[in-house]
Amino acid sequence: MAKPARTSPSATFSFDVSRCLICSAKNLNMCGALEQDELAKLSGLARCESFSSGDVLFHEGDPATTVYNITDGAVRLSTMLKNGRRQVIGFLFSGDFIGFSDRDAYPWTAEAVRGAKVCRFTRPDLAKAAKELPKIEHRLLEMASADLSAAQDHITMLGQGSAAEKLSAFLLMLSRKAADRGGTANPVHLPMTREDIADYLGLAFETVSRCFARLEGAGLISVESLRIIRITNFDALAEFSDSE
Amino acid sequence: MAKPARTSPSATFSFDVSRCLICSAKNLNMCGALEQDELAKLSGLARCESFSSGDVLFHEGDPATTVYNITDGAVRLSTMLKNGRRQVIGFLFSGDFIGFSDRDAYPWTAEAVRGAKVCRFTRPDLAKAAKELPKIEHRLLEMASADLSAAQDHITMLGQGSAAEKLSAFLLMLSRKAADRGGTANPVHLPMTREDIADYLGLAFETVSRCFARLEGAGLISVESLRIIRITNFDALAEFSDSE
DNA sequence: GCCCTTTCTTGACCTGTGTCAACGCGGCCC
DNA sequence: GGGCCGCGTTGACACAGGTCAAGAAAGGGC
Repeated sequence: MAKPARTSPSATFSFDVSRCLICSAKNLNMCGALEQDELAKLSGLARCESFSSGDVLFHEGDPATTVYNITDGAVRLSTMLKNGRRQVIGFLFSGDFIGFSDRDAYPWTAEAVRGAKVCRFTRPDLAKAAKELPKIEHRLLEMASADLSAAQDHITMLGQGSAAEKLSAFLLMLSRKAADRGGTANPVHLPMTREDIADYLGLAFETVSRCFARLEGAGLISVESLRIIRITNFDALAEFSDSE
Repeated sequence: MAKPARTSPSATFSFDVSRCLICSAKNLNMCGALEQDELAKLSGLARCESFSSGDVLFHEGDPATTVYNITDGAVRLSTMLKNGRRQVIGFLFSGDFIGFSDRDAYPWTAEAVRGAKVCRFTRPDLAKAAKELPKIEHRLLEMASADLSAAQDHITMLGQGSAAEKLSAFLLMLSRKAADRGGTANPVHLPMTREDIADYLGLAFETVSRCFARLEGAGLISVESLRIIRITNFDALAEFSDSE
């Protein structure tokens, strides 16, 4: 698989507070900590961008000059190993932040999964704003802590249990995430491909496909379409995901 | 395996700044951000404790009332699954912080691996101090970001590659960590058991044992004793860990 | 609507690693 | 010093899941 060329966003806007006030992500991300006048200051530093399916926000190894708030859609963070295998580090949705990293270069590639909108800042701009508004730093610490918890859940998902258990845990996680951001918990929508899921869970994509079939056969889920999974027995799936 | 009883620390002290000034961890943890007078304020809130091998700092599910700076030794964070399997989330050393979590209850159990010293704060005390001294929050954000990077490396270690590749990556990580805190990079010291390593890497402990033998057979390492591993070919081990 | 490409499913086979079991070693306590 | 117990090593075997391959179903562009 050839390295995809960097892709320009399909649209870029600078904008004023009014755009922030109607932003659907503002209560999930760092802007939620701010009063309207403070938000106005921050909005002057922001740039809004739209990416379409498969577009690359940045590549692993690029200088880490920019941080991103995702305002809509889904973004995939992944890292490529020398042997050609890929590890998907995470799927990020509206309200998530990209840019917690102590390193000078991005340690992952960020790509839009079926379209995404972001609002970005240069690192120096955000650092300056955070110095003036300590609330921002406080909120970023909360968000980083939440990300750390999520990463630790991912670790447990990867380390323990069978392929089917991992997939169950993954579906429940997506369901919970959707509910957390005000969406619907049950028919779970999968914006990503089977291969993306496989690379997230450390499996082969054929195994993911087989496990969907097995979970459906066991009456735990119903695959309504490729990307819509209905959980038909929540409790049993939860029980199973935590290993029986 | 029965749940080990909570263990009282073998010693507890309250203390003044003088103890902080000679603390070997102070340049690695949040104290490094502070001037001497600021450190004095913080030191009044701290409690110092010593734990010996196997002692439990707290259990998974306990109310998360306290945060810890590790000042010496090693601590293991782990979580137990319903099926009796254990995932080791991380090994923490001098300079590391326990307590980034958005949850009310600890999501992991913390246990001393062959002895540890910590310096602890109640959450409210630390929150109050952070409010007065924004430097603390800034430094905590840096530390949380570093922890997140480490967790993402752990994810990649778990998701990709063979058992031997995982073990290689683990040894290199321990070597780097030791060097980072001013220790010696090469004969790698393993404070933990084979089973701890296995539960960290998502393997069976027999597999870990076999992989040590295989890496030694391949001339990459030399097992000088159970807990002292000499890396005899750094470059080859690094090449191998990233998968060949 | 139709074609072409990408993604997904299913099958057959094989290998790496988990499991079970036996044994060796070393440290600790009496 | 001797015995015991936890920890580590090694072997035999089975099976989950990886790999390779063929074909079906979606999806996008014209």
